[in-house]
Amino acid sequence: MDLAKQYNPKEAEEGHYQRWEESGCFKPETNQNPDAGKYSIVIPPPNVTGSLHMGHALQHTIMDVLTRRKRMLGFRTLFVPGIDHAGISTQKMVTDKLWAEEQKTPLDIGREAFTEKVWAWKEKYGGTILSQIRREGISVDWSREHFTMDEDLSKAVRNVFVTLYEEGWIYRGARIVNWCPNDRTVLSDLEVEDETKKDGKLYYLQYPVKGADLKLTVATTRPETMLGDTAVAVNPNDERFRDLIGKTVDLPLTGREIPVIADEYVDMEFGTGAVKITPAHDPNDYEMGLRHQLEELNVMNLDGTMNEAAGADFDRLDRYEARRKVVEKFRELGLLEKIDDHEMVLPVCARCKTVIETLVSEQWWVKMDEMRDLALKLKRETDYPRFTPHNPNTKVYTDWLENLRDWTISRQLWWGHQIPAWYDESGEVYVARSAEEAARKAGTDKLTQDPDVLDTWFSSWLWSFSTLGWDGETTETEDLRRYHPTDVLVTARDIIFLWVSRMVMAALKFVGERPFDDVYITGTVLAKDGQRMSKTKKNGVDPIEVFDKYGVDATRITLAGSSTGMDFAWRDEKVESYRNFANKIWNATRFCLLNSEGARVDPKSLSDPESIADKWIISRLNKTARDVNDALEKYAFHEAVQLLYHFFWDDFCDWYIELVKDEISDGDQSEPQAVAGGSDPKSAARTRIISILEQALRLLHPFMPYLTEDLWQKLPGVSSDLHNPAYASAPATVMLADFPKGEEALIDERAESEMGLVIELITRIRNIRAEMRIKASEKLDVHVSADDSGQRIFAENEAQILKLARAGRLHLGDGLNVPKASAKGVMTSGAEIAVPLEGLIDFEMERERLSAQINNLKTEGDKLGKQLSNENFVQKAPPEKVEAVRERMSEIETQLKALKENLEVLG
RNA sequence: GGGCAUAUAUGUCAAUUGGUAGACAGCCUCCCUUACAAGGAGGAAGUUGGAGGUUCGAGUCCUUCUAUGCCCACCA
Repeated sequence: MDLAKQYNPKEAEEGHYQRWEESGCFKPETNQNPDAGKYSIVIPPPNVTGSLHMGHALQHTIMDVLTRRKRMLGFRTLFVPGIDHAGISTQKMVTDKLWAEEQKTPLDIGREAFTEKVWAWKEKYGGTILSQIRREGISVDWSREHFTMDEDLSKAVRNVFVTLYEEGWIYRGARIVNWCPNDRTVLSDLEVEDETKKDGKLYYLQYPVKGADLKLTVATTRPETMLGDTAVAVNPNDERFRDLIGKTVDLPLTGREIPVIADEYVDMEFGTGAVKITPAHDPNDYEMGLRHQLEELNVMNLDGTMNEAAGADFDRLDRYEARRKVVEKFRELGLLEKIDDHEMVLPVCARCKTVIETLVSEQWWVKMDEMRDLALKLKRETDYPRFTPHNPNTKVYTDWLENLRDWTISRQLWWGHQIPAWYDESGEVYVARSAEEAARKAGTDKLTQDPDVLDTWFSSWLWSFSTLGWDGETTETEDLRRYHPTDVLVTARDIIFLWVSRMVMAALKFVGERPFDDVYITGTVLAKDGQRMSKTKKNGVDPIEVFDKYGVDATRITLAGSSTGMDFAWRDEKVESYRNFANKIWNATRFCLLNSEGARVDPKSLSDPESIADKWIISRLNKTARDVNDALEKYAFHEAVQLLYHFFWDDFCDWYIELVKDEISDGDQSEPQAVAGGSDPKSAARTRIISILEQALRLLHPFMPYLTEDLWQKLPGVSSDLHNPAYASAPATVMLADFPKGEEALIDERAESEMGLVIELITRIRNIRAEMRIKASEKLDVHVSADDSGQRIFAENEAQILKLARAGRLHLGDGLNVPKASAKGVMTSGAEIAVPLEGLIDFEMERERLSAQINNLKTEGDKLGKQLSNENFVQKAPPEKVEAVRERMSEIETQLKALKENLEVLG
C-alpha cells in the first residue's frame, strides 16, 4: 500500500463520516453488551440562525472526545444533537428578509403567513449549522436529532406551563419590565446587557414649589420621563429638604402637581439630593411608587415613542426627540439649571443592542421559589452540580440562585411556543393543554389564545429530558430510563444562569432527578489579540476556514490541547504545529506500512517484547494510556494531549522507530519469510511495531477521528476482532476499537531506566559531535567506562548506539584509556564517555565545553549543598526528600570530579 | 459599588497535595541521513508583575500594592 509523502487533511477526512453514520456506529444500539454501562451527553442546542464559531468547535470537540473514549471503552454511548428555535433572533432575521424582498412587515402578512415563512426559512437555512457540525466529526446520533419546536418538545412545554400554572407558580401580572422598543418585546433580566456610554449627560431640571418662591432641582439622565413623574423624593434625613416634605411642586409642561415625598432610598450625595419619581418607567421608582401608593403614569408607546399621556406636544414623538424637546422647553421656561457630562451605564437589548426602556406591562411570570429551593438544597447537601473548573463557577451558580427573582416568560413575538392560555369575551383566562380543553373549561369556544409566545429558554430548560422522550404525558421512556441523568454538560460560562441552573431546576421538578452529573465549563476562545472575538471588531476566526486550511483533526486536537478551563488566545501557529503532528502520524504509519510485509496487527505481540527497546516502548505506551485515561476522567484535556503528543513524537518516532529501523527495514539480510503468523524475527518485529502504532491510533482517535480512522483502515490485519467486545459484530472501525487502559503488568520501570541510560549515552555523544563541530559523516570511536550493569546494557544495545550516535566502534570497559586529544563527557550515573578526536579536536573549544558543564553542575551543587547543610531541612523535610537531594548531590560530585580531571588533562 | 479570576522564557500557555521551573512556536548552529524539510541532531533563553510575611523549602499558602479581564448590582 502506498501512502502519499505528505498528509492531506481533505483526503484523510473523505468519506469516513458518512460511513460511520450509515453503519450506525453513532447509535447506542450498536453496543451489543446488555450489561454495558451508559454514557450520555446532550449537546447545547445551537441557535437555528447561528453559524459555527470557535466556541462551538471547542465545546463539541470536548464532548466528542469524552463520548468517543467512553464508546471505545464499551459504554453504551448516546450523544444527542439538536437545535434551538431562538425566538427573537430568528423572527428578526425573517422579518428583515421579508422587508428586503417584499417591503412588508410581519403585521402586513399576518401571524399565520409569517410563521409559515419562518418555518420555510428554517427548512432552507436551518441546516447550515448542522452541516457544519457534521464536518467537525462529532459522533452524535442523528436519528435522535431534536428541534425545540418539534411537536413532542412543544407538548412538553405546554404541559410544563400548565402544571406550573395549576400549582400556582405561574401567574400573569402587570409589573415593571425590560422592554426592547426595536424588537417590541419584553426581555428577561438575563437578556439585558450593560453598555457604558461615555458621552452621557445629566440634566438638572427645576420644578417650582407650590406656594413658595422656590424651585426644587432634580437631576436626570432621561428628561423625557419627567412627563410621567408622579412625585419628587428626598431623603428624610436630608436637612436641606426637610421643610419641603409633604409639599407639592408644579410639574412643568404638564400642568400637573406632584407631591414631595421622603424615602430612605434617595442618595443625598448624588445629583441634587432630590429625585424625580417616574414609577411607570424606572424599576426603583416603581418600587418606591408601590411603597407610597403613587400613580403609575405610562407615557410611552411600545415602539419607543411617547403616547398621548405625555401631552399633545409629545404624543407620538420618538423618545430621543421628546428628550430634546423637553430640554428645549425647560430652557425656554428658564427652568433648565445646567447640563453636566455624565458617564453612565445603559441597559441594552442583548440581541439588537437597542437601549431598552423599563415600563409597566402585563406579562406572564414564573415564581421560582420551589425550584430554586430544590436546587439550593442539592447544592448544600451534595455540592451538586460539580463544576469543572470548580472556581469561580460554583460560587457564581450559588449566588445567582440565592438571589433569584421571578422569571418573565412571555415574549411579544410570533415565533415560538404560543402561550397555552385562552381568554373569553369577559377577559377571564383559561390555561389548558389545547384549545379544546380550554373550551371545555370555559364552557364556550368563543376564546382567544394569548398572542404571546414563551421565552426560548422555557423550552431549552427541558432539554436534558425532553430530547429523551419526556413530553409531560409520557413521562417514562426507554431512553429516559437508560440515558437520564446525562453524564456531563459541556458549555460556556455565559449560560450558567440562562441554561445550566434552569436545567437543574426543571429536571428536579419534573423528572425528580438531576439533569447531568458534571458540568464542564470551557474557557473562551479569544482572538489573536487577546480580545474577545466579535463581529464588529472583525477579529473572529472561522472554524470552517481553519478546517479547510489545517484539517479538522488538527483543529480538534488544538482546541482540546488548549482546554484548561482558562480563556486562551487563538494562534494559527498552534494549529500549524498540530497539523505537523498529524503529518508525523501519517508518515510514521507510512514507514510502518512500507515495512509491513509479513506483519499484521496483533495486540498479543505486545505481551511478548524481545529487546530492552521493545519493553521500553511497550511500557511507555501503557503508561501513556493509563495517564491519558486518568487525565480525561478529570477533564484535564490539555494534559491528555501533551501525553499523546510526546509519546507519539518523542518516544515512538524519534526513538523507537530509529532503534528498530534496521531490524524491520527491507535490507540485504533476513528477508521476512512468508510464513503465516510471522514467526521469523523480522516479521515479529514488524508485527510488534505496527501493533504499537495501532494502539497509539486508538488512543489518538477521540481527538483526531478522521486521520486515525483513515490510517487504521490501511493497517494489515485490522478487523472487528480489535473492537471492544461490545461491538464484536460491527464493521471494522477504529472508533469501536477497544480503548487502551494501560496494563500495569506491561509497565516496566527497569526497562525504562535502562533505556534511559542508552538514550542518555546517545544524546551525550551527539552533543559532543555537535559542539565539537564534527561532520555527520565522520564515524566516531566511542569509549565508555561504566559499571558492570552499565556495560551490560550498552553491550546489549551496541548496534543501536552505533547507529544513532553515528559511531564506528564502541569500547566498553571499567576505565578509560584514551589519548589526550579526546572529547569527554560524564553521564548522570557517573559513567564516563570519551571520543578520541586526533586531528579534529579544538582544545580551546573542548575546554570551554567542559567548563560550561562544570559551572552548571556547580551552581546546582551549591544550591543543594546549602540545603543539606541546613540542620532544619535535614531534620524537618520528609526523609525521602532528603535522600533524593543526597543522591543528586553525589551524582553531581561524581560528575564534577570526572569533568575536572578531564579538564586538567587538557592542561 | 461588590465578587471572582489572571499576571511564569520573545509569543501562546503548562506545572498533581508547597520539594532543583516545562511544552509548542520563534531564535542560534549543523544536516536535503531512502517514513516525514510540515523533517533530523544539538543549543541559548526565566530574580515566576512589585513589596512584605509564614516555612527547612514558595510559581504554589497569607497580607498588601499595581495591571488586565470577567461576573453581579437600582445609583437618578
